[in-house]
Amino acid sequence: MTDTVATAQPAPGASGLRARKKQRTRDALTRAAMELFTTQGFEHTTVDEIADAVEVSQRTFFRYFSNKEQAALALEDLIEERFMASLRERPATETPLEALRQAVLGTWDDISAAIHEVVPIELYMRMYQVIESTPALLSTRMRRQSEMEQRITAEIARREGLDPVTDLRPRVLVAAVGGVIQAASGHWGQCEDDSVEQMRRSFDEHLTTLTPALTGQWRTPGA
Amino acid sequence: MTDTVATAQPAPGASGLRARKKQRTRDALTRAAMELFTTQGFEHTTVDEIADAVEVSQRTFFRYFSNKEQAALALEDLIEERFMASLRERPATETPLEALRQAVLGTWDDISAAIHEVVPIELYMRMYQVIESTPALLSTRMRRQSEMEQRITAEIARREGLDPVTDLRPRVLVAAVGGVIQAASGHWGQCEDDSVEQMRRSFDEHLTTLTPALTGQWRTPGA
DNA sequence: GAGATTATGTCAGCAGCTGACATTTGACAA
DNA sequence: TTGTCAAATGTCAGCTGCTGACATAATCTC
Repeated sequence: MTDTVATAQPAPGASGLRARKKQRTRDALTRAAMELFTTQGFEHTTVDEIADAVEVSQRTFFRYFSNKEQAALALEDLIEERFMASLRERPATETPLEALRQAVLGTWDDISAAIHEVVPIELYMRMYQVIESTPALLSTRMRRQSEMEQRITAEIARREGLDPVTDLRPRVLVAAVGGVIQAASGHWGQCEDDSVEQMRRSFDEHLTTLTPALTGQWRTPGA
Repeated sequence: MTDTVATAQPAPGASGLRARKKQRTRDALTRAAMELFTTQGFEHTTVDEIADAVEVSQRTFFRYFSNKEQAALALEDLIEERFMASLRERPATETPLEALRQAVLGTWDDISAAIHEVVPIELYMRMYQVIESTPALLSTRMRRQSEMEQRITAEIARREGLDPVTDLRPRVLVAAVGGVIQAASGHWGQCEDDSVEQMRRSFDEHLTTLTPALTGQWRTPGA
């Protein structure tokens, strides 16, 4: 409802000068916002400050982001889209758990590269902590994560040929893996000097702990 | 951060005239807010409208609720407190799952009575749907629910003598039961004419489905 | 009934956000 | 190149949520 971006997303590596310029100001706004949020805090940063930093009117800011929160969570969108794309491409022969695992591990480089095109990873990490300590941001992120989990659940159910309403296994699996991701990234966000590689390892470790509990044949033999 | 109530909670069945009056305006504000939210929608209701309905200044509204959302979620507080109290009183002999089950079933009458002292149950039900369809409210409720789950997890870990950080079983159990509660109340919120009893039955049914997966001896034999 | 607390009202003001309209800037064809 | 169109931006006026400061009125205590 208040989430939609005011302006249609320009294709990332867009063609025209116009589109490129648009992408540039969008990135500049995201960067400026994140820099200000991480240094002054989310609530103590005004939209005017962000707009001024990019030399753009406040009104323009709101044409790119429907509200202040969206600027703080802009990179989450990016991550979600890449992850979903990656998941959809996993071969049907993989078990659901393995598909999720590979989707996470496989996209991570891609994702961190995409992040780095906008802001340094270190800034993203600091922003992560700001999100966790700002109730408004935490709330919104939780809701969006839950929406994300629904999408993933639907995708898993689809590839396994299950009814996502009747069969709770996809939902449980996704919730569990989601929990692992959160635990891993939470841990990652805290250790200051840790690299991206650390995060990947942490995820894989935590996940293998859960594996036995989540493994099993789902598809009916006939299918 | 923005969640704390501006004014200290008056004791529910408080003594003085002053305290009683305070409780009355608080309830009146909650009721007016819920009535307006359910008829006009959350976003299309201004705080001024709510204040006017109770014949109170806007400033006074903000002395009772730190923001508009809190007025919409006021009853959740009430429910949470009663539930936690109920859980803490469960005998140590019960299994964690049974303790949670009994805490839910046992408090329900108490809770619905407490709700009914403020608003008719039917209004609460309609409000439930408004919350689910209003992103801002849904977000905040999710965060608060997660905080609530942490409290419950800590309590379960305490009574079982487990370390809530090391041992994930309490967390998993609470997450699962939380999921059941949400599913049951979601279902309840949709069926228009259903009574409270329906809800209780729905919860118990869904829970027994999960029981086998969640049962087991947690405490070490020596303890 | 006097004095101390506490709730309420009033007012001024900031920040988030929006609609409306004018202006500029890039896209594209003649 | 130039003219035309569409899209991006700026400006401005205005609403709503929310807060601090201070004055007033209602309760409580003795």
